Parts: sequence; C-alpha cells; structure tokens
Amino acid sequence: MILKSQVEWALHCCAILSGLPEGRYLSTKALAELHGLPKEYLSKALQSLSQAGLVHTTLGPSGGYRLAKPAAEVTFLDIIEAVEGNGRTFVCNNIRANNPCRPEGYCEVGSCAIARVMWEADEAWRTKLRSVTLAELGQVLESEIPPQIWNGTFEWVLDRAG
Amino acid sequence: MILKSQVEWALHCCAILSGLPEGRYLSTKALAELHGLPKEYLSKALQSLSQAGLVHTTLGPSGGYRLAKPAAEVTFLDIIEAVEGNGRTFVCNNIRANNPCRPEGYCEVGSCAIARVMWEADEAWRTKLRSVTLAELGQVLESEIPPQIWNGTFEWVLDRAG
DNA sequence: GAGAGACTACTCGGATACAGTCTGTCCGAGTAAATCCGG
DNA sequence: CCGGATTTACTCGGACAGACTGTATCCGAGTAGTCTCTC
Repeated sequence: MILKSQVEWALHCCAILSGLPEGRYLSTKALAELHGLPKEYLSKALQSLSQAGLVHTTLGPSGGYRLAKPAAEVTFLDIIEAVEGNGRTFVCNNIRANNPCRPEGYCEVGSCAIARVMWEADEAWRTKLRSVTLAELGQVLESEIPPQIWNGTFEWVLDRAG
Repeated sequence: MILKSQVEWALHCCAILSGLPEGRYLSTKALAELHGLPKEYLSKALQSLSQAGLVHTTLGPSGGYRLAKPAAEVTFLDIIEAVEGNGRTFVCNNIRANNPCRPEGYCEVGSCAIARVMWEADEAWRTKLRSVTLAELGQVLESEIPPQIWNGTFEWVLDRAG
C-alpha cells in the first residue's frame, strides 16, 4: 500500500501555488520544469485537483493554475483524496459470510469487528492529514529553506506566472 | 492506496488461529473452506505470516498453522506488515532537488517538510494498528457473534485441527 | 507383535498466466491573449 | 488609429503503450504421520 507519486507531485505543486500572488496563474510547463517532472503526466494530477475544485484554471496564453480557495482552507487530505480517490484504505469483503457453519439465510447485523479496527486506523490517518493546511506548510517551508533559494525560486516562478 | 485482500484474509485467519487450543494446528485447506477463499492463494498469505515469525507450521498429515506467540502479543500491525511489507505508505522522491534555482552542488539537510507530514500521518495509522492485539479482537468477536454460530464454528474447526 | 518400507496429507517454493493499475507519451479540440492586416 | 482575422500558447480530454503489481492456478520437492507387509 504505497501512495502514487502523483500525490507527492500534487502536494509540491500546491505548495508553490499557495505562494503565488492573488490572481496570477502558473502553467503546467513551469511546474513541471521546477520539479523535473514529465509535463504531460503531471498534467493528469493537476486535472484531478481541478476536478476536485481545489484549483482554478484559465486557458490560453499566460494561462495555468491557481488555488481556488485560500491556502488556509486547503488540507493535505483534500489534495490526497483529489488524486488518490476518497475511498477507504481497507475494504471489507465480508468473508465471514462464507462460514459454512452459519444457518441458512442468516443475515448479520453490524460491521465486521476486523473492518472496524481497520477503519479506525484509517480515520486516524485522515485526521492527521486533515489537520495540516497549505498555509501551515508554507510557513514551515519558508522558515526552513535558505532565503536565497526561497526568493530565487519565487522570482523564477513569478517570471513565468501569467 | 488500498490494502490488498490478502491482508483481510490474514487477519481473519489469525482470528481463528487465536481461538485454537494450545498445540493444535489448522490446515490451509480448512481455513480456505471456512472463509470461502482459494486455497492456493491463501497459502501465500499464510506463508508471509510464517516468514514473519507470527505463525508456526508443521508438515505432514494433521499439519497446518498455529500462532507462534500468545494472542496478546500479536498486533494488527504485525499481521499487516507481514503481508503488505513494512515500508511507509509515502515515499519521498525528493523532487525539490530538481529545482533549477538551486546553486550548483547544493546539498540539503533534513527531510522534506511535506514528507514529514505524510510520515506523521502514517505513524498515526500504525500507532492505532499497533494498539490492538489478537486477544482483544477475540474478546470482541466472542461478545458479538451469536453463541450458536461461535460454538458451531469452533466445533467445525476442532474437527479439522490436527 | 515389531520393524521396515510404502503411502498419504500436508507445507513450501517456484513457474506461470491474467487482469488491473500506475506511469508516461501523443495528439486533437477548445480557448483566450497577442499579433497582424486591411480599412 | 481601429476592428476583425490570424497566430500562438496554453488547458483539457481521450487514446494508447509499457511496466509493475495483485490475484490466481498449477506442479514438483520435501516432510511427518499412518498404514501395510514381512519376518
């Protein structure tokens, strides 16, 4: 059970977009160059974000993406679910129903105890991811990345943002 | 990111094995019949458990599996890691290193802030799974399953346990 | 009745096959800004 | 100088291909009880 690399890409792209001034758009091409990723395939991840309403897009030259909401309202979980789908990490196929010892036509009530534990763990994971927003991530990044690189990157980005 | 069905199978099989009297073994065939699963493929999951040392096996007739440790010492996480591997659910490919604005030969220290959040969420998931043992699961199951089915199942099982 | 050998039922590991997902590429349609051209 | 047509640069969506993983089956090798056969 490993998250696909598109999740990592989407998170990094959102981190960049959250630092973009209001109303500016950044193209897939620029995002791909900045992270050294295949432009066409990265585009799929961004389309997922767009479809989930996390990101807004404009066509034409100087088009591209920007966040659709304030960075403080976008969580890690939003981004991950947009890319990876919002299903649970554990699906219960109710194999207890195959027990040959059960009376004919027996219908169980309630969910399988094993599935409940798995779902609680899943929920713990989601709770953590729901608690971190892009705004908080931006603060951490700004405090950790050497100022010259941080500023240089955003000069580079603004140079390409429409 | 969905756990494979072998995880579900392994958990159910361990639940049954934890109810087995000391020293008795239950065969793959019986476990497969009980859950309505393909015997050969289920065997792969059980082999994983065996390789991880969670389960002990004997060859020959009346051979099969039993738990290698007391049920109170086997956690959900043990079983899941045995089947699914013990790697993290998020791998950081350090794509920030591809940033064209970084000075030549720049070497970062510390891990990516994005990866750290993902790993904390992963750890929250693992912590929950580490906190539930097979012994606790057995108690819940016994309290939830109607006594006639519970007893009938274990009669069926003991009938086939060597 | 005792011991040796054959038999049986099981685990283990490898080989194989198939389907689905992940990764990646390519191309055409649509859109909006910039550019060009005729009046 | 102005307005319409063309060009350009981008997104979007679908089609496609290759690699990898998950699911499933089959078979031979090895092992430990059981059964049989012989003395």
